[in-house]
Amino acid sequence: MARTKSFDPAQVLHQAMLLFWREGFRQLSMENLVQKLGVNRYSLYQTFGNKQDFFHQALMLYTDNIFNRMLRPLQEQQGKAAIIAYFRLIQQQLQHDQASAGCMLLNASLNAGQLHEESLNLIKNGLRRQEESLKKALQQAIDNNELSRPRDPLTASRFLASQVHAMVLLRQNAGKKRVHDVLEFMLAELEAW
Amino acid sequence: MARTKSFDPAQVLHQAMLLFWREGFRQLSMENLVQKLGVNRYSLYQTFGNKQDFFHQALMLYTDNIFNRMLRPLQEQQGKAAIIAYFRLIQQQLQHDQASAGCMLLNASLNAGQLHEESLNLIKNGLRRQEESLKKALQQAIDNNELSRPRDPLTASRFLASQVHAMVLLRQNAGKKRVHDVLEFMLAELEAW
DNA sequence: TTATTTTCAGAATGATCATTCTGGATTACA
DNA sequence: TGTAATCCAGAATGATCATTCTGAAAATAA
Repeated sequence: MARTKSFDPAQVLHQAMLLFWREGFRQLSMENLVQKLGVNRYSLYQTFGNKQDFFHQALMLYTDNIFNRMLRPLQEQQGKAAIIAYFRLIQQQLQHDQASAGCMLLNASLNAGQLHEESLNLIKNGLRRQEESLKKALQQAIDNNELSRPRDPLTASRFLASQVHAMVLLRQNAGKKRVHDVLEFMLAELEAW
Repeated sequence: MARTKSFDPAQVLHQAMLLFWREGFRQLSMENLVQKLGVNRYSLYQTFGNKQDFFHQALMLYTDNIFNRMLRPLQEQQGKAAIIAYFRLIQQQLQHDQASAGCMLLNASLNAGQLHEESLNLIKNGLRRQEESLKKALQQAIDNNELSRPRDPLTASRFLASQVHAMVLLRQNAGKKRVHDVLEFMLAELEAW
């Protein structure tokens, strides 16, 4: 009955996610998306809704595909080792070229004014999940007597989440080598916890 | 010979700095500036040049008035005490309502694409000054045997600068209390260095 | 093949934005 | 008091942006 789409929505969404990640919601115009995705303007609107909806879907894909996946060491390992494995994974990921765009969730949270509430909830939940995964691992570390001195797991988990954010932020301003060195330093501090 | 200006440029620039700080270069439109400053559009152009120039002057004012002033503890005190005093000052400043806008230099660095090179240099130099002030204090701390274990002053200063950035960033997303708690935690870590 | 549905390309719309123009109002000095 | 310079208000310009419209092309199912 109908003509078939000449593009694969999933694939296009993935490309769009990379673009939104790199450029940000406001900087990336629909004009630009049409050109870079090679998909017709109206088709984009029909397939993904308006720009905010489109961004939201890209953000969901990022959360599932990248952000949550990075949290795995915290869930699959235990205590201090889990935390260190998480930081090592971040160190490794930040060496990729793509990582110079930072974290899409964090970037979006800094430009919250432009997004609708659904997206804000997505961001808030993602960052909360990160913090709670860190807290759980910290609690295990405390229970197992892995820390050299007592620390409140809630505040410490917030502190550690901030550490991660600082590193991701640093990656947006500085080169890979500096990020690597500072993260190595941070890991040494963590080993001494 | 000539009619006098009906506004004080210095005072208007100060107001504009607060607005640019809070809203960012791109989000704050000239339309908005005209309204909120209560100064005629064309007068703004004649007095401050175009939007980029205007922002640049606001950024200079911020650097002199706020950013550099915050670095004083690092220059006026010595070693570990200087670093702790700097973090305490930041903790104190982050309790002000205005601080929810974060750091104007850091915000600008994350939206670098919109600014001209002069502004980028201003940002780069400011952040470099911060790092070097920290490095100097760290070197003193090492020379005075104030650290419990050896640390490379260059990497450590970059680490500490990242800590500050993380706290400022946290302040943009979280409430004052959380920032206070995390900074208190960070100071406890620093005491144990 | 034909009817029908969806796709697609490019133009059109309406909003917002930075910047400039115009013409009258205002003020300092001769 | 006159005049020349500068100010100011609002409209005008031209660019960019998100979104929608139009009409023709394409592809599937009968």
